[in-house]
Amino acid sequence: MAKRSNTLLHGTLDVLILKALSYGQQHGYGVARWIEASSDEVVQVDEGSLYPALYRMERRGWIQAEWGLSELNRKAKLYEITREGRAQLAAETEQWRVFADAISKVLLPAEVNA
Amino acid sequence: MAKRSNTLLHGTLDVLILKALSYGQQHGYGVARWIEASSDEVVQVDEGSLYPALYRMERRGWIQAEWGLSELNRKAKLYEITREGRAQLAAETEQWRVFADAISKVLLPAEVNA
DNA sequence: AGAGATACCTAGATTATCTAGGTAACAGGA
DNA sequence: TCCTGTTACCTAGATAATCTAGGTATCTCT
Repeated sequence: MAKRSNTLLHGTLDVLILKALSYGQQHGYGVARWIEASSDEVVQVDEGSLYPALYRMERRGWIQAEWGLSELNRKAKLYEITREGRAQLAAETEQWRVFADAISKVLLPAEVNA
Repeated sequence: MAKRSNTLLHGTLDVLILKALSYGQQHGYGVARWIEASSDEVVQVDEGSLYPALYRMERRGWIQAEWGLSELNRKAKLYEITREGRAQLAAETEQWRVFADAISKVLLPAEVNA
């Protein structure tokens, strides 16, 4: 039933959600599907992580929600990114870049990049 | 007093410790300094994270410890990586590669690599 | 004597994530 | 009609890593 997730999110869910919403309004379920598809299914978004994350981010003012309809005309809570959310996205993206470069430098020292 | 760490570890501490020890026996304090230096100080290793991590990993059989002396002739607990630890290092390094590639693909779609 | 570095340790809080459920509406096939 | 699968949302509670914020002891250098 539950799909085995061999890949952990460890701290990247927020920035992934912000990225998804940066392309336009979307509901939670759609955000999850987008993240999975964009990462070639490497990242699996558990709904028990997703919805708490959306609340967290709304509380922080990064996203805002309104009830509406999905593309399939089902009831859905539509989220959009706020100005603060875009700033947060930019900051976290840069942090990711720095962090990922640092970890890769330590772990993969042979491949020092081109 | 405490250095503000703008960079979170989120899940990478274990593999960084294993990598440090893959170059030879080392004590905890030295492992921390090595990780910080190798990452150009981007990764800051908090001692409140470090020592619990070392216990965890010893309990799991990835590393083993013995009391000895540091290079400066101070009492130190010297760790070395085990066979299981090397296997774990290989596995986690590969996982990191897959994960980092996936996240980067989502966040930095313009820079699709060369 | 005092400061700073080395080296270790721990309790408790915080936080995100995961587990493991649940509801409801709709579509399509048998 | 029933049943399954999909869409879409939600939550309580457990887990686990990390962080906060202390502590000890020894050694060196000024």
